[in-house]
Amino acid sequence: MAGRERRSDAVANRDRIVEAARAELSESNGAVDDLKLHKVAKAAGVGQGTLYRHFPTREHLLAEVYRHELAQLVDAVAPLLAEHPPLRALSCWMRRLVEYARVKRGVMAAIEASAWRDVHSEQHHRLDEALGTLLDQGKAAGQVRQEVDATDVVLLLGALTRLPESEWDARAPTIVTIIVDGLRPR
Amino acid sequence: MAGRERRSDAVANRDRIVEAARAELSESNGAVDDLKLHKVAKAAGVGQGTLYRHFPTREHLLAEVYRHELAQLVDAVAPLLAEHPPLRALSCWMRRLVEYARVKRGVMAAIEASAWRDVHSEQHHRLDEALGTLLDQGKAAGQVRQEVDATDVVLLLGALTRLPESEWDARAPTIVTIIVDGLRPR
DNA sequence: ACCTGAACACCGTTCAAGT
DNA sequence: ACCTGAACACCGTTCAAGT
Repeated sequence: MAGRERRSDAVANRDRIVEAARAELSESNGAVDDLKLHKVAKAAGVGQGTLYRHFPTREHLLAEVYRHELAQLVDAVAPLLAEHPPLRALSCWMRRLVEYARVKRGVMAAIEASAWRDVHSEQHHRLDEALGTLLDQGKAAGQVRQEVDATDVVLLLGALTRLPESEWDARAPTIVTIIVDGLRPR
Repeated sequence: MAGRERRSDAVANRDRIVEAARAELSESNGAVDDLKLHKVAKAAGVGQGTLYRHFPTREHLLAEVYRHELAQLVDAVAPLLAEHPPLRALSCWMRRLVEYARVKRGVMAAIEASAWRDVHSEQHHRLDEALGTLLDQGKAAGQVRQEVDATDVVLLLGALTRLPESEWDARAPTIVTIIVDGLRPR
């Protein structure tokens, strides 16, 4: 898909689909399950087959919708790691994540999808890699137990996905703290 | 619904529905989302309206299916607490949970539902209460940080729900350890 | 009081026809 | 090469008719 030239109408349609999905998501304030592909296609002014052609699964669409958000989060890792000890960097990163997801809840669902789904978007690889480095350096510094990997952390962060809007401020920080402290070796 | 007398056919139907659901779940080896209410009604030999009458939502049905399992788990708390310090008791209990859910995966989904859903089954209350006591005693003993409650723990345990069969043995123990250690104050 | 099952609603997915 | 949108499949939910 690198050198492939797309027809301009295809590109435009793709963009409109993503934009429509974004709009739809912000209306339902980020509740990923409320995103109806039917409605997205209609809102984008394209046939449903077109949506399906560009995004074979709902996850693929979501991955695209949150590509920028995920990229920003991933890019934040390296600087944090340069300035702080590994576990502290992880802790800061997660706090940033919580702040971010507070207004864009859907980004949590996108992150959770990183765990297994066959979504092999570049961002997911990069997230896995970034978290992996964070953890590896933590292990090397003796701040993180040996058995954990990025998938474990992503799975635990999934708890935030089940958090309703109204409970976010009260619980999200606690949950993150538990995860970070739990990573320490004993 | 306490003193209410039910017609015997209604009772029998209810039982058959639960049994059918159980059978269906063990075929799909506990994947809760694969449970099709349509199929359950058919397998139970009742109309769909009947299923709906007895169990207004899918969660209500699941709560009933796993009532005994949940009860056993809840009942295990008090003895553990009598024999061990609180956090150790919690750790043992979770290990038991992992062992249990290894063969009955659906029980994890039932537990996760305890967090918010409007399922006010007695078992959910009891679980919340049991975990609450565990945590309270842990706090009193200075082994558990003050801010956490049963809901936080249930949410974190939800990570196990997203764990595919094949990854269970490798990851479930790690995840539980992270949660338990993360509960400690620093 | 309880049951049945056709009917409805909703949504994801496909595909023949079109440009 | 890409798009359209009717059609299909699937499932949860309801409700008029029945016992």
